[in-house]
Amino acid sequence: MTDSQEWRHLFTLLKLAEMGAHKRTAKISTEYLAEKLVTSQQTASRYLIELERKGWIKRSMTHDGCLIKIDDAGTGELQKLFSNLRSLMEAAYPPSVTLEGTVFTGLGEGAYYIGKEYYLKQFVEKLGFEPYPGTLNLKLTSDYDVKARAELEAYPAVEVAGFKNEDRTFGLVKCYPALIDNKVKGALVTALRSHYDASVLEIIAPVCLRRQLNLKDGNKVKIEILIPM
Amino acid sequence: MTDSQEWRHLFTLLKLAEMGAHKRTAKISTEYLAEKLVTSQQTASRYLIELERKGWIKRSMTHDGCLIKIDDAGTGELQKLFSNLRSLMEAAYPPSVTLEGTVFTGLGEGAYYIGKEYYLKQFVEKLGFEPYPGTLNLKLTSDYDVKARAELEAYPAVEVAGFKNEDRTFGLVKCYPALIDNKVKGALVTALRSHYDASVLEIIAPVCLRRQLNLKDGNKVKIEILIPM
DNA sequence: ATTACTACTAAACGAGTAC
DNA sequence: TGTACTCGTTTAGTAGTAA
Repeated sequence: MTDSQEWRHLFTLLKLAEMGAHKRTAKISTEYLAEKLVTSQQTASRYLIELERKGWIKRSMTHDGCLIKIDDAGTGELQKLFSNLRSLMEAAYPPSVTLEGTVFTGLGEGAYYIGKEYYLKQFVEKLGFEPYPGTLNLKLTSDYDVKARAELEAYPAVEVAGFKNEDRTFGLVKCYPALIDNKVKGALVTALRSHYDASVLEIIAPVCLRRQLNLKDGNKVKIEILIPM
Repeated sequence: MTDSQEWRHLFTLLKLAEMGAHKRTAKISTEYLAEKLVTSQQTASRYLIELERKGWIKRSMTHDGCLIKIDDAGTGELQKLFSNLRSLMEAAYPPSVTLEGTVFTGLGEGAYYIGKEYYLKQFVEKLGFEPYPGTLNLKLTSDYDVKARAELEAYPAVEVAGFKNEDRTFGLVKCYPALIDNKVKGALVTALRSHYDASVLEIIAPVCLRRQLNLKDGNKVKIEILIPM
């Protein structure tokens, strides 16, 4: 993760790029750079030394200034920032939505539904994992979470088709891949039938979440829903 | 110009955007933000206060965390950074090339050429100004400047077509719009005929540069050539 | 002209803590 | 839980200056 040191370096790199140092070797004095950075000549000098140490730029000194070229590593950093910004700015949806809920024990019907062969096959295909036979039930506590959950309906989801057997019809299931407690990959599944209201989440994962995360009724759990672009 | 204060704010904004706060109101605790910024909870709190003061974000406090939405001003800043980066990363050429040379008195032939009606009309049309009838001659001093000048040949230029009159032929003139001494807009014109070698620049501008910039022979002048994308 | 060191000043940070 | 204040500590920034 980018720390505060890196920010300054990244911005210095950006200014150097604005002076053309990413396309060609440019003659840039510390005084001139300082002006662009709104800082002192000494600070600009220090930044350049730091950037050189990091391998982000190459320098060669001449009698009247130094020649600077942004190195591949530096260009890579700028590219990374650019890609990051692009995906943020061009995306229609936020990259993720985090919900928080309290663990409670359900009626065990989740297990019944997700165990159905036709659903199961699709979970493996579309989510990339075979769910542990049981759902983790979470009760949303705050207004914020209920609202945020409602917003999700408008976001793209992984759709698991419904089916019909001799007895009855099984509906479409919308899944939202998610990171549970910042640790386990799983998915939020829309209530298979509306046993629960809008303030309840059902989570599936390749493992037993209660065991894996050592959860008991009443514990709070964070669900970070990752929205595809 | 972005100062060091703004860098941190811009990066904080970026992190908030990564949490979806540019698309929706997101619940983000100062503790969580601090983690993403690799800093302390107190610092994250301070940043949020500063961002709010700037009008870059809107906040509303709840009993368990605060709801954050990046405001239009904030989104605008991110957009600005993004556009800036995009034009840098996607451009084939550096945005500008700065040359430095020493003023000297030429043979006065520049005035003769640029005064030609056919050229003059094109200067006005293509450069957007009627040049003062005379060129400022600059002698490039360092190796770097001579090399940089040579690179220019490969970059896009404003082309002023040549012509023929009863006496002789007047060749094509390549012009590079430029900022002279960070103050006056003008253009570098390729030696109309090669009186001078590669280490000489001829500059035109809507005003008399010698007078406007109070230049005398031997003075050093900076020419920032602005390369179109 | 430059760059960049040393020594000092200013600012940012974060521990403790109140709310 | 949360946020954000005070205040001592750490870090970044700059003036002066040598090379």
